[in-house]
Amino acid sequence: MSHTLGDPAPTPGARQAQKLRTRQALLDAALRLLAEQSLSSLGLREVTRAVGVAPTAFYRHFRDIADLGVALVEEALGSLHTTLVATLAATGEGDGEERIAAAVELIVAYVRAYPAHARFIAREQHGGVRRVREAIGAQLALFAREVAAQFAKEPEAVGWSEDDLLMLARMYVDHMVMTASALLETDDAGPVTDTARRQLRLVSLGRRHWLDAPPPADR
Amino acid sequence: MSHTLGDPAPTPGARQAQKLRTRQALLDAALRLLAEQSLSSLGLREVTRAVGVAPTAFYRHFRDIADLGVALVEEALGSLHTTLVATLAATGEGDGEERIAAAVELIVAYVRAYPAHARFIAREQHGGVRRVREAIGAQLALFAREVAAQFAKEPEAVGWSEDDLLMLARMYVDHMVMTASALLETDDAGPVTDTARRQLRLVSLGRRHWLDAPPPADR
DNA sequence: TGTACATCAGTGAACGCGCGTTCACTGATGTAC
DNA sequence: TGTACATCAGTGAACGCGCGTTCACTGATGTAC
Repeated sequence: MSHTLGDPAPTPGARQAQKLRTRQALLDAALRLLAEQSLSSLGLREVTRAVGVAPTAFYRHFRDIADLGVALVEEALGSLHTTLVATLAATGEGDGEERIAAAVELIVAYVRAYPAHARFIAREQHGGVRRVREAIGAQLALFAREVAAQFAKEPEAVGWSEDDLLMLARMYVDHMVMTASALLETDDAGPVTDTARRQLRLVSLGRRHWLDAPPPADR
Repeated sequence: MSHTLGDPAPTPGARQAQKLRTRQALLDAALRLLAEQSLSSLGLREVTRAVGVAPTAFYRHFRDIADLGVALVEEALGSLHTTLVATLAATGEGDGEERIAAAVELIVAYVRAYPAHARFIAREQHGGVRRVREAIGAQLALFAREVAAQFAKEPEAVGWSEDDLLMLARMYVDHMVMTASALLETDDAGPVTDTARRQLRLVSLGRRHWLDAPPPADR
């Protein structure tokens, strides 16, 4: 035992570091190539060629392309998750219009900072690779639960059922993904952010009047 | 001239009919294969093999797979368009809750009747083939304009700007696609339709109170 | 109606190419003492 | 510190396979007269 007692990673040396660098290079190259195609048509050789390593090196890092896809989901939604949690906490006290602006700013900033990640998520959310679709679905469901939990803490949530809060939260999360996709398809972010803001305002208004009239008795 | 004067299709004979049958068989086979993959990984030989014709026969009908994809968009959204127009006209006089039920019924029925078409649209809306993405985008934008035009005729639309009506209509159209996708991922349509209904109710409430408070003066 | 010719949907062989995966390997990094 | 051995990230040749596209073709359908 030459390493620090209790260290969970016994080989954090140059070899490990180099391996991680190659792995990251594979992820970066794949993401770049996915700007113009779907994951289900991305080739293993295509990725390794872009990085400049032998095709067989791929297997040292991923079992197959679907496996790499799942890693990309974690990378893409991990960073968004951090920002989302921070934004939720920071705007807990703001009024409706402030929070709408913050939510739209969050997604605009994310798309601007990580366009390839955003495109990947929008594309593969309904894409042809089941494991990746499921990974994205699970992450977005988690986001929705967290947003719902934040809502539950607020005074506006009094009288709301847990199920209705989750429904509302899913609306926000799905709208976020839709806005990201719309931003990627346009050169001028202006109209898209404007529409997104008005749509969120519409939902906020609905939220404020949700308890005015009870749900219909029929069915 | 042996055919009727003014007939725009001079050869509606057996040859033409057979050609159309082969074309349809190619579209059907492609749609079936697309249940498990994306268009950008679908092979021309894969499709012809499923139909039972030589690979080269493909070129008698489509220039390439993207071309076939565009034809699938027309097939998938053409039938939905017809139903949508009919539903819009039929429920023009209904109250809010009736129209919500009708809209959700429309999409549930569509997904049940044409699951493969619905999956294709949801998947390729943000997929890796530009021409197909654009074809879907154009069709959905058209749907939104038609829904907005219907809204404009109704008394609730007094005081609404054209832009706000379009924003509202896009919300409905996008929600429709999202619901279709959610239905495809589940065995039990119950919870999904329930959530969809509540989300539409939320939007309806927002719509009813849209003019209560003017948009914020800042920015 | 019958005949001679034109059209064209579908064929089948051939091509060069890139694919995913296997395998035994190399040589730098890490470990034991 | 120095040495002998173990580990393992990345290599490169080889494989069989299916791909998209080309080409000259065949034979049923359509057209002209």
